[in-house]
Amino acid sequence: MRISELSRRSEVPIATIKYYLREGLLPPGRSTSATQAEYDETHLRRLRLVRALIGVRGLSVSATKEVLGAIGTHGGEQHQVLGLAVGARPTDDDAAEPAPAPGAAEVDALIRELGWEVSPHAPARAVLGETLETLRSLGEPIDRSTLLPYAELAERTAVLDLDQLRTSEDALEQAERALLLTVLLEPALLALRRLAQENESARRNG
Amino acid sequence: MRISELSRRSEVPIATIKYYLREGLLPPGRSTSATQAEYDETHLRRLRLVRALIGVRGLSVSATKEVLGAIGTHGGEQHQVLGLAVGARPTDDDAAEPAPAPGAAEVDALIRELGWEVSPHAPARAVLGETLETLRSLGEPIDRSTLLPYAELAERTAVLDLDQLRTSEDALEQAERALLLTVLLEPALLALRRLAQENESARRNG
DNA sequence: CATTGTTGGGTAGTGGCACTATCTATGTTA
DNA sequence: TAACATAGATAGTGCCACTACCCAACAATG
Repeated sequence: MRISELSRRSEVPIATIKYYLREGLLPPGRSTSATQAEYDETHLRRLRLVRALIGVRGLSVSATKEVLGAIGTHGGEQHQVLGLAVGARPTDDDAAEPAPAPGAAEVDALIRELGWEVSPHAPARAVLGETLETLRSLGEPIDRSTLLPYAELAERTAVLDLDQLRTSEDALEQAERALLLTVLLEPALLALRRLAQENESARRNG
Repeated sequence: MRISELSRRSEVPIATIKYYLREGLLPPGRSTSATQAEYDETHLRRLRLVRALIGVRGLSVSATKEVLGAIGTHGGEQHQVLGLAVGARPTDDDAAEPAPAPGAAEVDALIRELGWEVSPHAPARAVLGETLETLRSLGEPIDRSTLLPYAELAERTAVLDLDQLRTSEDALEQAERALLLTVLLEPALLALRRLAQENESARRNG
């Protein structure tokens, strides 16, 4: 298909598609001439994925590019890929801070206590540490004994997540599935927590 | 204290504090003259809270204002307050869409099945519905039986959350605590899930 | 083959957001 | 009295995610 059909089927303006092409979020089509290129279903699929990551999850364009790039290169290695999106928040801090990382010690201790086997460079470690540090500075410290039951629930969530992945064959498709389930499910899980909070609050207070 | 001390203690530039004052994120100080105002510890506390919501959680200024406004007016009613932040994503869609809401039926069914008692207007409903709808349109549908165990884990997370709140007295402080635990803990919970995924993945595949 | 329309590729413009800088009249402090 | 700080207002900045426009190829149609 040509770009106009891609635009129509994805409901993304042509100008925006061109922008994504420039930014490398979408692989270029197969050129058939100087002013013509051919796109296929994988482009459509990828475009919809991009839109979902940006629109539903709220990732920035550059964060989306990073995540998608990781899919392309690391294809099969699920857990290497998935980590990238978690640390990416719309309001991104400066890159390159090999600083001692606040709260890292507490995070290390927690992970050791849980017996988890995770990379020392996982961005999620920094996110966790930063959050704990912030809560502490606000006078609402969350200690390890408080966090532990949360971590156990996270563990069981992860089991559910991994169970969902057991059915794919193609490596690229597998990676895309993983992305959908981890990144795109995040707002849904937070929404569920919120609804559960409201319910629990109503149950306790009437 | 005056604004310069507030700035120094919070490490927020004076110009930014003035900006927050204009935007209503921070209540004005007590004016002592035409060009002088007095701020106290509550201002400092609030300012740090604002910075945490914007910086750590990535809320937009307007979303932060809404959440804080809700604290002010609804003070005690926790679960009414907490919902506001969940629906707020940095990339905000148009307001005012009384549209039939995609995937609402599925969400309703799920909530009924769980026996949860939540407001029909809870923003989290829409977020959940939208996410499910998006996943469906991407060819990766999450049906109710898949979502149910996630919801049960969310329920247990909510129990932990509410347990944390049992120790405050002051209504305003209580609301602030609630905000911290729900909104600011979100990145931490997602990070825990991510770490747990990596661990589980390593455990299964070696 | 001429006309009409589309495309790739490039460049420049737009609107929103979160600040940031500057100015002025008025204060306070040393 | 001189040096400095402040509230309040306005204007400017840098970034981001588009969006609009232009042009020289082409393609499709009659």
